[in-house]
Amino acid sequence: MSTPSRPKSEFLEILTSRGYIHQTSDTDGIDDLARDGKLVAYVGYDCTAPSLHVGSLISIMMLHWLQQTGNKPVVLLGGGTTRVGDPSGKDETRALRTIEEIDDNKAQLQSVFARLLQFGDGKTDALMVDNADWLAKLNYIEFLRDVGRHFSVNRMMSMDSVKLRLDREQELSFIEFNYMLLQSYDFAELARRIGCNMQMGGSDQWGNIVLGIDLGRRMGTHQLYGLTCPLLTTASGAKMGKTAQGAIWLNETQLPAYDYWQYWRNTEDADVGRFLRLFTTLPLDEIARLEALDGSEINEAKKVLATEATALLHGREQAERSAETARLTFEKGTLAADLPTVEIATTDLQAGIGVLDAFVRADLAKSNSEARRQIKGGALKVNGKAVSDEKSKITSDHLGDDGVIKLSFGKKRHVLLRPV
RNA sequence: GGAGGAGUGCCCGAGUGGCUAAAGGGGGCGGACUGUAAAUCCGCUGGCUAUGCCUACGUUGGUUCGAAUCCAACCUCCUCCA
Repeated sequence: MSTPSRPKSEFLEILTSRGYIHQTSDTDGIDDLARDGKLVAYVGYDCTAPSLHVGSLISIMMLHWLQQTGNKPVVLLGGGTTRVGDPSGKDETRALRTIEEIDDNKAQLQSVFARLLQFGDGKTDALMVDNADWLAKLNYIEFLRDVGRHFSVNRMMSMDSVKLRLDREQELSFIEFNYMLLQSYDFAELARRIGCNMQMGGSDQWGNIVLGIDLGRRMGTHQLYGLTCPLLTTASGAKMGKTAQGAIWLNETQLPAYDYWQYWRNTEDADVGRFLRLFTTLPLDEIARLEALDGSEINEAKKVLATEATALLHGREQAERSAETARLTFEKGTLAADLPTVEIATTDLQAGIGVLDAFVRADLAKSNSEARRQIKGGALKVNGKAVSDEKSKITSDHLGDDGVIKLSFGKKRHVLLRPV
């Protein structure tokens, strides 16, 4: 891998200066293609869940910049490879998913790309493909003769994804061992089908990408390239995108825009600049200014980060609304009508609902026992007042002027109860 | 196919007959302090119609007043041998 002092192409210039690049197979080669708008690059996404999460966002952003700089992005959905399961970066075999489940996930995944990429038939329009289209109908014997013969088991054994499992004496099934062949084949196949010439992905994909480049050469495609981005962790070392409530999903049905905004709002100080560069499209000098803010002023930068990142994914309007809800809730301490709302029957409310039950219904506690524990810890509040008696009831007397009751779990999670 | 070893809560890991809803650590959550941050300190971390009851130590049976702990069979993984 070589590093030119300054990339000639806008694409590499942006990716480099904003911190997207971990490793490339041939920086100069990529730079040349990018400068001429000749890159056709793909990123593959597994269909293991009904939504992608922030971990995938960085690679989607790379596709976004690729298109913005006059090249062609390709989104590969792993309708085929997900049936096999990628062992990269995992300790254990994941349960195999059913084909129905995979197809279902695939259908739901697609929506998020339209936000950040322009699809169509034009030269730089994005394409979406599904590797089930060619993998599902492969013939085993043919595949072994055409593709399998190009792979050295010796080399495969030395790949991190395999070696780590073996070293730790963890099971690695044959089906997973084959994953890298399929991913390599995808790359070669995309090269032949649509002239694809680069694969991008997280740094854990490096091994698979390099094998694909090699396979392409052996199968006689044009020269292929690879580019990986760092796997993100927060400054304190946690994996990105995991919170108590679960993963930070990109689909709004899985995670409302308000919660998405909150995720970015709670970024650690030390991450603000890095995240602004990676997850917003703000100009770098503006980011430098925000990043330089000191002490509590950095909260301003976090709000910008939250709003910009949310706007990219859910639209400007949703982002502004989330920002306003947060402002009312946290800065004014007033009731924001836009907080998550749970409806309850008026008759229930008149009869009185146990506090425990209410918090469970609002999805702020998983069980009555948990609610009980949290009351002891002083975490549960009704209309801002801490609950002290677990036997107390919530009735229509608690309704405020807005006709709702605010339940809070800790300082950050609030839900409105609205009688219907 | 043969011989040994292992399987504990979200994860790691102690526990070899009652004091065990199971030490300790990690992670997570809450509280305090702050700035809706980090670090630090404190508390919590199976469920329920709750001075009790139910579920839980790979699975199924058994021994016993009583089992994560003992026995049997089975399943899975690891190591060595063939």
